[in-house]
Amino acid sequence: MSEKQEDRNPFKGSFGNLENLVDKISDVLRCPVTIEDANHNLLAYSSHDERTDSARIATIIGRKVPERVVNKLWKNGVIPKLAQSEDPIRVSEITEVGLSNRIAISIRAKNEIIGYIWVLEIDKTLSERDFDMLKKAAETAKSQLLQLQVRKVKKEEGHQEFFWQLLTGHLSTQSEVHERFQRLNIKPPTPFYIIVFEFSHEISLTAERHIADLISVSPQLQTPLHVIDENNVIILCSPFSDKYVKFSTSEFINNFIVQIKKRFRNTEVIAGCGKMYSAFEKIEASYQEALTVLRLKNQFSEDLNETYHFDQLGIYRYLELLSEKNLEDKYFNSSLLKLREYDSEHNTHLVETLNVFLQYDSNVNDAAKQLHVHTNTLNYRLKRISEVGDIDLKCPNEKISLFLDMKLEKLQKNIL
Amino acid sequence: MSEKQEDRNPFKGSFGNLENLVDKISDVLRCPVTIEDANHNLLAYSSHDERTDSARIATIIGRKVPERVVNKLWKNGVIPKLAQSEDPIRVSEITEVGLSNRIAISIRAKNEIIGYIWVLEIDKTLSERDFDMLKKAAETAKSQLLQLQVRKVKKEEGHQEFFWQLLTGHLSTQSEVHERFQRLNIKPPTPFYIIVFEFSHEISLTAERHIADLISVSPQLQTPLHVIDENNVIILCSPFSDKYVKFSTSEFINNFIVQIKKRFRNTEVIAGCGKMYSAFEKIEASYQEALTVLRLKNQFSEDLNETYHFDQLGIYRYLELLSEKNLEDKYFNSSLLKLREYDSEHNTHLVETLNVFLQYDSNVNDAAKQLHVHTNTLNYRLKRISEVGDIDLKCPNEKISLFLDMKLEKLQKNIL
DNA sequence: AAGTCCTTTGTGATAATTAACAAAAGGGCT
DNA sequence: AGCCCTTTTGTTAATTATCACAAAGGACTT
Repeated sequence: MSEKQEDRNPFKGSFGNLENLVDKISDVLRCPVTIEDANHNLLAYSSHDERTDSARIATIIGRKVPERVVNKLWKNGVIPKLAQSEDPIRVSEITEVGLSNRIAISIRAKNEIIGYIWVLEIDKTLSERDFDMLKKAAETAKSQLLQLQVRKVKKEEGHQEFFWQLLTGHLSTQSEVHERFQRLNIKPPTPFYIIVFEFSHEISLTAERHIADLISVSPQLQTPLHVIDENNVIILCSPFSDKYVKFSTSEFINNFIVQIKKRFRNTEVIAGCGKMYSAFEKIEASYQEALTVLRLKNQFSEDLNETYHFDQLGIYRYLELLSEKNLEDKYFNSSLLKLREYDSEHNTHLVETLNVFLQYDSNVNDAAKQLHVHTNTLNYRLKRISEVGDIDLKCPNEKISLFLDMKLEKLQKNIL
Repeated sequence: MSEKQEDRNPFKGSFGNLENLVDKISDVLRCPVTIEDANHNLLAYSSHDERTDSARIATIIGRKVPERVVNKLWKNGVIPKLAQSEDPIRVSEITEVGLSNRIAISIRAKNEIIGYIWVLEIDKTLSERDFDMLKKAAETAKSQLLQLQVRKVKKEEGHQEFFWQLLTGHLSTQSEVHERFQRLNIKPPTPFYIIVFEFSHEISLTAERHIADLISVSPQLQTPLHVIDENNVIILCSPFSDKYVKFSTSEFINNFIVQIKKRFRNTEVIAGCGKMYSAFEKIEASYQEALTVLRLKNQFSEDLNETYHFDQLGIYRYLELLSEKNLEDKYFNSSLLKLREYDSEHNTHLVETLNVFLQYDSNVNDAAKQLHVHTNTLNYRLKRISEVGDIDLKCPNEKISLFLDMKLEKLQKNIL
C-alpha cells in the first residue's frame, strides 16, 4: 500500500470493538451497515440510522440472517459470487424476502471466508470510491474478527447452508463434502437422491415444524438434510438398503402427502424425485431432475398423476419441445386428419378409439373394456382406422408417431 | 423532380436504341452493364469493356440468363426482392453459378416489371450517388422498353421461372396461379405434391435430357412442371385418379431410380415426397417437406431406406431435436444403463434383444425369428429385461421412451 | 472335476387372441 | 316405410401366445 492510500484510509488503526467499526463504516458511506460471521450470525450493526428493510430488521431481532434469505442468496448465486470475489457485489432488491438494494463484501483470511459486511443502499447509491472504502473496511474487519477468534465458528454450523451449497453445485471436491458431512455428524449418504414436495400454498411456520417432524421420523428412508424453500420442501434421501428402493420411496412420499393433507386441509401437495446417484457432485443434477418432474406434473396433471420419479417421465420430457417444433413447422398428422374427418362425417369415434388402444399398449381386450364396447367392435374399428387413416397398426414407428401426435395435439389444446 | 436534379441527369433525352443507353450507363458508372427483359432475355449489354464474369458471358452467348442462375436468384430471394423494391439491390458474389458482385434494379411500368438492369462491380464498388444514377437510368430504360413493346413478352414464358415462384411461395393469389397455368396451357394440377430426387453427383447436361424424357413419359403421374437444381430434380406431380395415389407414386419413384441407375452407373439417387395439397400456396410447404425427407434419409439411411413420403417419417422428424435436448440435459436412460451393465457383466444381449423386440412391435414370434433364437429364449430374456432394467413391458410410455432413447443413442454414436 | 449360476431350448397343457360369419341395430335418404 | 350403408354384437373355430417344467449347454469358481 502506498502512503497516499493509507492517508485516505479512515479505517486505519484499532477500533476496540466491532460496534465502533460498523458505525465508522456507516458514517463514511452514509448507509446502514451490518457485519455477519461466515454463518450469517449477526456480529454488529450500525445504530445511528433507522432507515432499513425488513430483512435487516429480522436479522437484528433474531441475531441471525433468516434462513429463507440465506437460501435465496444461495439460489440466485450471490453467496457463491461473494465466495469467489474479494470485491464488493451489488445485490438488487429481492422483495419476496424483504431485501432492498444492497452491497455485500466478504471478509476473508487466507482465502477463507470469515464474515460479510452488508451495506443498504436505502437512499444513496454507492460510488466507485465507496467501493474502495468498503474494501478497506473489510480489511480492517478481518483483523477484528480474527482477534475475536470467530474463526472457530466455521461454516459447518448450518445444515441448511451446507445443503444449499450441495443443491446449487457449489462444493467442488468429494473430499470436502465428506469432511462437511463428518463435521455435522452425518454419515455420508450414498447412494442418494433428492425429493421435492411442492405445496399449493406458501409453507407457514406451523407447517414447517410439522414437516420437520414428518421427515425426521420417516421409517422408510434416511433423510439427513432438508430445507424449505417458499412452496417447496427439498429433501436429501438415502435408502436404508439397496433393495426396495422404489417401494420405500413411494411409501415415504405417499405417507408424507397423506399426513400433510390430513393436517392442512385445502393444501395440495405433489412430489418429484430425482435419479439416484453416488457421487455428491450429482446432487444438483438430482435436484434439477426433481424440479423437472414437478414442472411436468403441473403441465400434464392427469397423465402424470401417479408419477413422481424422473425415470418414469418417459416421453413427457420431450413433449414441450416437440410441441414447439410442430407449431413452428405447421405440422399436422395426415392420418389423424383423415380419421377426424371420418369421425365428424359418420359420427364415429375412431380417434378416441385409437387413442385408448395405443394407451393400453395395443391390447384389444383392455382397450375394449375401457371403451365399454365388445372386443369385436374394437377389432372392427381398428380395421376401419387402418383403412381410413392409412395406418399400419403393426408398425412401431407409425404407432408411436400417432401416440405422440395425439398427446401433442392435446397439449396444444390445453395451452391455447 | 427539381430542376437541379434534372440537370444532373445524364440519361435525359432520347438514346435512339438500347445499345446507346446501356453504353451510356456503363460510361457513367464505369462498370459493365446488361439490360434484360422480364424473362431474363438479353436486350442489350455494354461493349467497351472486357471485364466480366462467367454468368455474364453465358448470358451474352445464349442471349438469355442461364436457367440455373435464374433459379439461384429465385432461391436466395434476389428476384422477389427486386419485385418488391424500386431501388437498386446489391447481390453478393455467388461463385457456384459464376456470378461476381453486382447491382440489380428492376425496370417497371405501372408496378409491373418489364425488365432488369444489371451492373457488375468488377473493380469498382458503386456509391450512393451511383445508385441514384441507376434509378434514373431505369426510368429512361422504362420508356425505351415501352417503345419496343417488350411488354408483350410477359413473364409467362418460362416454365422454370414460374415453377420457382411456386416453390418459393412468391405467387400470392390462387387466381394468379390459375391464370399462369392457363397461359402455359397446363391444366391446373389438383391435388398435387412435390417429389424431389437427390443425385449423388451433379447432374450433367446429358443426364438432364434423360431425366426430362423419364418424367415426361411417366404413365403413373401427371408431371406438368419440373426443374433441375444442382443435384436435385424437383417435380410437381398430380395423380391421375384419387385411388392408388400411394401405389402409383412409389411406382413412379422406383421406376425413375431404376432407370437412372441403369443409365448412369455409380450414381446414387434417393427420393423425397411432400404431402398432397389442393391449395397452390401449399406448393412451397410440400417442397420443404420433400427436402426434409431427403435430409432425414441421409441421416438415417438404414432406417429410412424404404421411406420416401413425408407422412411416413414419423418419429424420425423428431430425433434430431431430441438428441440435442438430451445432450444438453446430459440425460441418460437409467433402464438402458442397467441393461448395458448387465450385458457386459454377463455377456448377454439384452439391449439388442429389447431393441429388436420393440422394432417388431412387441411381437415375440417375429422378434425371435429375427434374433435367430427360440421363442422361449426371447421370453426368458424379456423377463430378465423387465427385472434388470426395472421395465414394465406393458406400459406404452416406457416402451416408447426406450425405443426413442435407443434410436437417440444410435444417432449420437453416428454423429460422434 | 465337480459344482454353481445363468442361459438356451424343447415339450405340452392352458389361456388368450384372432378371424369368419351371421344377425341385429342404427342413421340417413328417397 | 323401405332401402342402403355402416356399425355393433354374438357365436364359433382356428390360430397363437403364454406358462411351467425339464433338460442341456456354457462359463466360471473352488
